[in-house]
Amino acid sequence: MTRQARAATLKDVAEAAEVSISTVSRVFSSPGRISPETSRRVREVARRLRFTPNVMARSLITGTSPNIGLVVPDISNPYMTSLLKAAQKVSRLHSTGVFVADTDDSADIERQVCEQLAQQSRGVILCAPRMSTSHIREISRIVPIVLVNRVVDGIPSFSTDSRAAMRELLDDLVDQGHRRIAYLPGPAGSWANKQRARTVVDRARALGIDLVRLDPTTGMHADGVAAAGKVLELDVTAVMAFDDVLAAGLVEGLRRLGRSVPDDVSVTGHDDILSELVHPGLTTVTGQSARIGQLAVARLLDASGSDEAVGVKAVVVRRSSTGRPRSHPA
Amino acid sequence: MTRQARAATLKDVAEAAEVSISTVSRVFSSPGRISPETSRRVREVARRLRFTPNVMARSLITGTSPNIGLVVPDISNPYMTSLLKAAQKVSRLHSTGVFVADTDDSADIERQVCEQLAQQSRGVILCAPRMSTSHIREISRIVPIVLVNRVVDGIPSFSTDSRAAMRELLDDLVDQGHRRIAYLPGPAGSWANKQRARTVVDRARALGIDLVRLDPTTGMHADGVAAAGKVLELDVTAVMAFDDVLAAGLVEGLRRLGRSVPDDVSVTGHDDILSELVHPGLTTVTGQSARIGQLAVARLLDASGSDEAVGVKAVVVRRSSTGRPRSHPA
DNA sequence: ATAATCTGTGCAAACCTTTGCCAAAGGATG
DNA sequence: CATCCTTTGGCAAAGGTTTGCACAGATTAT
Repeated sequence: MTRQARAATLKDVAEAAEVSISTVSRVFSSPGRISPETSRRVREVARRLRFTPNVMARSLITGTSPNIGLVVPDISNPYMTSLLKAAQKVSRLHSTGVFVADTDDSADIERQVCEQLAQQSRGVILCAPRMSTSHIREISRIVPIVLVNRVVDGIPSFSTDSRAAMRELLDDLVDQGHRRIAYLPGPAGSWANKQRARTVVDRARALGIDLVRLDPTTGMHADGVAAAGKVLELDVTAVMAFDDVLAAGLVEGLRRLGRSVPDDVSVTGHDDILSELVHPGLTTVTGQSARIGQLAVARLLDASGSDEAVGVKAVVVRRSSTGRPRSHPA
Repeated sequence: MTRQARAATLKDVAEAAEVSISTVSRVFSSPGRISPETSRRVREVARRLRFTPNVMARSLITGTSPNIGLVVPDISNPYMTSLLKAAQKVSRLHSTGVFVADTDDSADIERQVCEQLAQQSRGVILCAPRMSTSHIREISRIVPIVLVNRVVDGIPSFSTDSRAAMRELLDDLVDQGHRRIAYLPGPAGSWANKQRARTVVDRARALGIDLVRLDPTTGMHADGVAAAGKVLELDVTAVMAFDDVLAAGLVEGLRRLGRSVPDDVSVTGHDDILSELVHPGLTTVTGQSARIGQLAVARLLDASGSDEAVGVKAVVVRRSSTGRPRSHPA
């Protein structure tokens, strides 16, 4: 690792262009203020010297920084990957760097990481499904935050609003003849999990069908696999899973027990993120993670936005993991 | 987004503790220099005032920054996700932030992003399989870099060394009776792809069996699906894919054509990263991405490391996507 | 006793930028 | 010709930290 050459500073440019430091600074930061002629000359010199303004010095004096943070419980979840990718793309267009912090779902780490990021970021996109509301408020005092898939009063947020889509999914299943359906929950304390469970339970009650709630899981693929036995035991013909990861696990678990999807059991997911990898293709609901990533960055970069909670409508994607139950052939 | 309160500075602490600014600074940065008594008092005050040193100011004067960058062509590839997760974990232990930049495999963006990151990072972990060597050298003049899965003379790097493992995989296939095997390549210009192709071709020649090389792909799942037709046409009994993503695609493509794995065709992957999601479980080779992530961060954080290229040995993972060909029943 | 050495602390410069304020020059207006 | 305004550019302070140097007091050696 060779020592990098010292970068050119405003001073170097000023000397070479025979103007004062402030003039050079203004050429870049307040365009109208300097005559076209001077401006041209300065830019020319700056280019020749490969001058780029020192981010640290600028941040120090302006009190802001050209970065944002993304704090997530588990970056290996494809939903987050997709969100990150989109967030990063928008940020790049604004010459804004993106810090990523994976907290392994630990509240301590979340706090620690947010503090660390606070100084170097304009704000952080916080995805913390299980964190307590008070903890979130506390963090929002340290650094501006935008929440993802979580609604807290007075803090801007973007969430997938899949309520309508999940009702539609449930209606579909009922139309196909399913009368006894299970919900396979995600992580116990997760805000989104509560939302989804409630939506499904309410709809089932309205439709007058049986909906059984399986035991809470940690949201891992293995939990889905493990849930297969219980599913068969409960004698349901369809399972709506918290997300695609669990759904994929369940499909695998059922297969291991010699059952097939959708012939023996129909399975639905959430997020539409594993669609291409599993077989049969999952009937699911779009998670809109990319869109949410975009919006969150835009909100963070534009301080004038409101603090409201915006929901991004999910839509149903019908694939081949759902079908008529054996008891109701077409 | 409410305005954040002004953070306490060295000056605030110094006044409250009735010592000079430099004393406070030294309490934190050069421990031995200050008497235990003063040190204790200062720390006490600092804690009470919730003082945290201003990163920008510190970086400005020391000329280093507490961050590193990770530049990858596509963060949605699980190999990278896993590397990122590991890198991030190690970094956190060193209170080091991690910038992530997804370049969509564009050389322009790579360059741009590295320049942007240069000022705010101690160095960057660069994963750029297709970038030209000269371009890489150029970037290494702007900012210290560590390469991943790519070897360039004079630049430190960490790569999965799967040559022995891939030979073992091929030997396995031959032992099982396969005599005509295909290699499904990854992205055309990729350094790792060349390595793997060469390793397999050489070994096949040594063993005296047929090895046919399929057309280059872009490395997407869809390419794997699309390759299925060609595979059947070529009449091979086994396919070694560049990575798990392609392998999974191929399995899916074969299924769509009514063939089963491994009964009709055996398939192997690389990276061991999709193992749990696809069926049948992929016989593959560990990509060691987490290990490489760790090592790369450690190398970047410890300037005393050497510039050598280190290979991390991969190991074979036997699952159920390989087996005896129809023509050679057990 | 004095000189030499250590220890603990403070002063002030430096890092590089942004920006409020001021001055000079030139033009327009009366 | 005096006054005022506009345009352009410079000066210097500020932002929070690190660190070389100096200095005072205490401790040890001579």
